[in-house]
Amino acid sequence: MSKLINFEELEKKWIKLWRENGIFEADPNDKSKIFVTFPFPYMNGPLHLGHAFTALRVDVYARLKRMQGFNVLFPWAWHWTGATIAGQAKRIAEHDEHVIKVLVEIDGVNPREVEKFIDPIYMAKYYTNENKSVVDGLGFSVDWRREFHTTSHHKAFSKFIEWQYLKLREKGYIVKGTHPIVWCPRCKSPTGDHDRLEGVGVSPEKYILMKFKCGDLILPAATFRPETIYGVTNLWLNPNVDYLIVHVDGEKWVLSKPAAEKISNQLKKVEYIGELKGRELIGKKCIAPVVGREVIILPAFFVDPNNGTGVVYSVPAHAPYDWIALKDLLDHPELLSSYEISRDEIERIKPISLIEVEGFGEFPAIEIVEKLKVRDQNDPKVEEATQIIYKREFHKGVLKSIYGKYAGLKVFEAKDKIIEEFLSKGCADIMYDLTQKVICRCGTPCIVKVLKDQWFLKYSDKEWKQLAKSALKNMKIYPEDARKNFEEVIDWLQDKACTRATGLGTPLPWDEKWLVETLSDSTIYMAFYTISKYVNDGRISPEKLTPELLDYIFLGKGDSKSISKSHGLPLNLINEMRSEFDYWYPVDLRVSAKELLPNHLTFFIFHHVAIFPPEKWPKAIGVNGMLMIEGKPMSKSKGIFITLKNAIKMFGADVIRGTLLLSAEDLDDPDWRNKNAEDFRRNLKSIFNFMLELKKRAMSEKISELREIDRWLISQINKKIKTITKNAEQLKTRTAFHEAFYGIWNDVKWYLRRVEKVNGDLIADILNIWVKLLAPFIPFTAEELWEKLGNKPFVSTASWPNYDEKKIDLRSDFSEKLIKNLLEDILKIRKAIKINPSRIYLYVAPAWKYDVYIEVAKLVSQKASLKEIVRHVISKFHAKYSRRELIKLVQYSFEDIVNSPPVERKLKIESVSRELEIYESAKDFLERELKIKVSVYRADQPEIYDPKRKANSAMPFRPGIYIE
RNA sequence: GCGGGGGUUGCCGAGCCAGGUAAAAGGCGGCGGACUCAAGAUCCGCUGGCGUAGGCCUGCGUGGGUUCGAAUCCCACCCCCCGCACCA
Repeated sequence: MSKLINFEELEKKWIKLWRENGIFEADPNDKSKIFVTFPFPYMNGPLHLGHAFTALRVDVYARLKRMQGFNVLFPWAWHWTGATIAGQAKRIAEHDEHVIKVLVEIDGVNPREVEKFIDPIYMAKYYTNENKSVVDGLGFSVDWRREFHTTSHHKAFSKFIEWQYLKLREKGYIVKGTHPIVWCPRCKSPTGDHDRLEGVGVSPEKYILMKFKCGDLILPAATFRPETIYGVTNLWLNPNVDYLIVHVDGEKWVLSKPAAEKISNQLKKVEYIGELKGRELIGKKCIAPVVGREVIILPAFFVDPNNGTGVVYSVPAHAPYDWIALKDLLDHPELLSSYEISRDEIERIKPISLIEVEGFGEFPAIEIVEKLKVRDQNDPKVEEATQIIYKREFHKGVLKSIYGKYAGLKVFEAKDKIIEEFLSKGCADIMYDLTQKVICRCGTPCIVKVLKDQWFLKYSDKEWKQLAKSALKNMKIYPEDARKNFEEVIDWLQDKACTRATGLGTPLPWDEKWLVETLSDSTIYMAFYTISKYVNDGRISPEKLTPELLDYIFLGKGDSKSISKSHGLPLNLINEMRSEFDYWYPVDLRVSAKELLPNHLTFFIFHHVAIFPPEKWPKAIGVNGMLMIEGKPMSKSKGIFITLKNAIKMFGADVIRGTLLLSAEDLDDPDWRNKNAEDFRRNLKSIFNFMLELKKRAMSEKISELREIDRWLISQINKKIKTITKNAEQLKTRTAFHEAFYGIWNDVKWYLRRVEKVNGDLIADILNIWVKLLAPFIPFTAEELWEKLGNKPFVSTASWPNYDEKKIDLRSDFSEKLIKNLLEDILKIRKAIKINPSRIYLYVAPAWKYDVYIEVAKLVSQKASLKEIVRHVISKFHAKYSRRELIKLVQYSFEDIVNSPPVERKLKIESVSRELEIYESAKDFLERELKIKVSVYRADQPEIYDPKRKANSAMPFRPGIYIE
């Protein structure tokens, strides 16, 4: 038996044939177009199963639309922009063992190649090459003539990005700004989460510095809660810490040494004047800002020079640290006396209540300290107490009358206003700091740096947001649930830095020391696909892609004749490019994983609405889950990672495609399990052989008439075409493929059980339809079957089956359902009675029971209650039939009708006269299945064989059954 | 903290928006049977519990509620996952 199929060979064969015939190369023509895109993958590593999952959904859609007769363009490109590739190259140059190990062991790069990766461009090219063959290997229906990569290493693409940025600037969407970031002083670059050894998730926090005056010195106390200044009772300094006196903005500030260093990175000029020990100021008095009170400076050891300014003010009513530190002083009189502070002075300090908060009394800090039994200021529980109070007061706290115009407001409502007021009065300042340690990958502790004159995309712009929203409104989002996410992100988005100092990319056209960053040069590049073909075939050279020409191509602005003249380009070329763009644009579908939703996909919308007119705005976005492997999130460092190259080697393309497609849809995370892939491989082989066997039968078994069961199969296949098409069009790829693969298979299997001889012509048709329905999902297997079924040239370009609503035959569906129910009942009984039956007798309900049934159905449709129906039926029929029988029948009928969907209710009423005939026609089948004789009677027929009086139990659509 | 998504029978995963067709699709696994010298593949049946007649009981995170009827609607609670920006 030739049961072996070799997927590897078969896949190679079809890739070659598809390419040779250029069936995925798409140029403008007079057909309707569909333009689909997948976000270009980043070339710092091999493509993996996660890429495959998302791209597969694009490919399925592309293949479906192509078969539906659309002119479909699915192009591909490669992302090189950013610091990651360069960073990786640098680490290889530094012989970073971990990086090299991952490259060799996980990514499968030959160690001799790795050495060459010290050149980032070499690395990017290497992966681009590798990955291209993988994209082909999976059968993605890509038009490669439009391929490109990003950055200044692709002159034409750079020209496009320059144009994009000039447009954005013209529209006023690019602004200069200042922003605090986590910074590595050694690498002299921002340190993002992925670049950290320690402190992942930590971001700059804004401290407010409240300026206390002490003679000519300013003591800037750092706080997150400047609104509590009204409750200040004293100032804290750490007596053991060295402080610096520095010139800042014309004032003399006292700061801890680290604080002075930090502030110097935050756009403040810091000049050294002198030094002093904390103890030197202890016991002195200073004037608190805002309230103008004189307060004493006291010693506290919780004050950390590395945190904030090393100066802290005290609000014992609302800050556990402050309250416990005061208590510590009272508990240690020796400390007080060493600073010559009288105990009296401390005892005179009374907490001032400022904020009313549910669940606490006057002084929340005191209460929580007592409740948690905090020992002293070194007890870790102080931190916990602080967190509890801070959160509670921030969200639920209400300001008391001491706040004047702010009184009655919630803390979170008033906070920003209060800060604004303090800053404008000059009694406060700002400093950024990290509340937890952050260590750069290079081992250096990070600080906060305020970068000035950075370029920002003004995502905060109200009008821009409005445009983005109106684009969203007209867009299809698959699944619809994800729309909420987009709305939320658009609202929430703030200005975003759009340039970088390091890495690969396109220089900003008007400020070339900056590179356009990676989430900006990936937003409207799909437009470039429409003309990259002309660059690749040499019909236009990159330097000719001036802003003027691009304005004409993409926006229709300017005059082609004069551009032709000034650029030395043929007029028809310019017009062809313009009309090619005009033909393909807008993007009809873009798909990505949900991780890109709050950034890339949203920016994709923003940039389109900024630059293009509404008719060129994207039509649809698909979002999917993130791939898991064996139930765990992918992670290269943990070795939870499968490259596509390996996966193809292990399973072949169609097995990967099928397994991925069946694993999830919508926002659910697909979970790749090798075992599932193996199971699917078995099924794929089975279905392949099944169809070929069936083809053989179809050729030898001919039947001239169309039997009921044949009509049933036609009905089923039409239903399947309908659901598969509908689901695939909405990117419900799992459901669609499941129906195409298992759904049809089960129908056909049932059909084969039901008949002794197949209707050959019908089966031949069904097989062709079935292969077409499988083609978008598992194209290689489908092509091979298509050929073996005697078709040519390609199923990939064959026309998608149309369903015929008229062929969806509810009547035969219903008959078949009755037969299935009957078989099920017989098997249930057989199981329960545990005997070996010799013969089966069936009794279809007598005519009068149908009369009652119809009567009940009528009353149900009038929304009568069961009670009413019983009463009505008894009054109508009791003369002829017993009350008990009637009640039983009404109860059965009522339940049966209520539990049927509306279409079926109608069918049932129409089928009352057919029931006997249906079972008669299935008699042979039942006998074959059960391997015993079956007799069918009508219960009211005279002289029937019915020893156990089972005919009495016959109900409409539920025959009496007697098993002997 | 803010925002989003979830918890379903051995596993994966439908159903939930529009309550009744539902012991709850489908796949996987397990068990039994057919085929075979045998194994594999394939096909059929079973796969919550009980039951010598198509039935009964229990059941969809937990606890309440609405309803003739709830996995589906309402309320409260518990738990899990994802994103939150200078990474791509």
